[in-house]
Amino acid sequence: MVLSNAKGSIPLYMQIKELLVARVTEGEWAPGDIIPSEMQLSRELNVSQGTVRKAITELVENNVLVRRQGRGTFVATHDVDRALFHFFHICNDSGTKTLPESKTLSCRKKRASRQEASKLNLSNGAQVVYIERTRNLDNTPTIIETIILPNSLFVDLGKRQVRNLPNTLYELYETQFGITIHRAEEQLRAVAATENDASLLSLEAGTPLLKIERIAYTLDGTPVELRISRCSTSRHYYQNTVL
Amino acid sequence: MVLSNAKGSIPLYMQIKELLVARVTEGEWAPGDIIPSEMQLSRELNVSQGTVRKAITELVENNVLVRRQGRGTFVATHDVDRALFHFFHICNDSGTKTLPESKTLSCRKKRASRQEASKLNLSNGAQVVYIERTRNLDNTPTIIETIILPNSLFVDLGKRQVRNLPNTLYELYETQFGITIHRAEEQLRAVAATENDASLLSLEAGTPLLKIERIAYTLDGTPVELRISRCSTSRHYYQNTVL
DNA sequence: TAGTGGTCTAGACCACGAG
DNA sequence: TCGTGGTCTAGACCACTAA
Repeated sequence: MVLSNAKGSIPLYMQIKELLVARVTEGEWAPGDIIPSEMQLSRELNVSQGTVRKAITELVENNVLVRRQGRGTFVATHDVDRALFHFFHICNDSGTKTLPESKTLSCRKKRASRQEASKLNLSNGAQVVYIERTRNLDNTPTIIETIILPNSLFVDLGKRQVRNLPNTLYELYETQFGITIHRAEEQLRAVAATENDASLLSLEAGTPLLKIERIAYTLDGTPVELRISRCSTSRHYYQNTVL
Repeated sequence: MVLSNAKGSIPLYMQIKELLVARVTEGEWAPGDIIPSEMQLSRELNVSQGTVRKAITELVENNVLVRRQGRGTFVATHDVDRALFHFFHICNDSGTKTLPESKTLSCRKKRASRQEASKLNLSNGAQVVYIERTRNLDNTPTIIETIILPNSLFVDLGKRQVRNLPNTLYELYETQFGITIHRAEEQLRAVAATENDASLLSLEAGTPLLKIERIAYTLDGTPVELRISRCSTSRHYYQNTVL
């Protein structure tokens, strides 16, 4: 990678952003790693510290890097805080948010349906890992989740931990499979509980449930997880802040 | 306002942010107005241009200001784009988002219920403007909306435009009442359609609807609008991006 | 052409964390 | 005490807009 500061070229700090992102996505720097200091990078790239700083600042805003004063700059990780504040949106009626306990019902391989394959950008009939679980909030089963993962990226996930999955899956993806979730798109709908939903959540069939269909992407834009949640909203709600 | 750069004090650029925000909230600069150039501000405040720049940059990220290269920096306004990209989340199944047409059913004064008053931070029994409307997407009624506004802030809203409200209300609030919505908190639940909902949306009572309860705030954190929407999600969904 | 924001540099000093 | 990021300055030149 050569930086160019010619007249019509892309600004240096953007080129540096690309370069830093590349080093993260290609695994040269893994989540939790410290990256070189701003001075080291500026010397290496022959730019001023301020230019490196601007690039890093934007990557911090994108949740790619984390700065710690006095220590250095690190590649962001999926800790519990990030799960709770960015990737989990269900509150109870008093407004408190806690990570639910999860109970895995099944975890097996199957062939992706047409829709699943298209949403995950897989070829028709590709193998996927198919996980079903329920999640408890305030000690009552509140969410039923179906998680679909490309088997090619999550080899042997099924074999290794059939019913012993942690409940912060993104941490698992990161540490065990080197896959970092960076962004997700969610589609929310109201649906009626099926008989099966009803028995799992101990409520009546036909009860309105909040259905959340999430597609999660890595930093380079590859879809890597399809997750469908059905939530009882009798004592909880989905919280979203609009800016 | 005096800026201080003493040892333990708050960074200059943050003090400048506060100062600029104050000038906006107090109406010295109104939405759409151009603010003084970075150089003018830096001279006025006896700081370098870079420090003013940093303050402005963060306010641009907060959607308070807008920069236009070669022209200047402006106070952000509620145009259609902002309504669509920030404050409206309903897509149709093919993923396209358009502002719905609205039909106002009623617009009257009443006393706030206990809950309404508490959510809008009003005293018990305060007067509110109460608006009911339906909104069409793709030419079919899809959303039923109830909007509750403190009468003290929106005096004579009822009288002036009973059934002639524009469908981008936030623009109206801004231009007619000097109230700029800056942030909103939404709570989403799945509920069953009432008989009334059902007849307005031409579907069956009991059909699951997505209920969105939004409280909208001004820049200084005052809640100024409570809006409850019930949406049919048979051909539409609520879209949210998770970062 | 004048004035604005956008990029980039070089260097100063402060605040924090670790050894 | 040293190295890190955090703040602040001063000044250069570029890109864009409007008159």
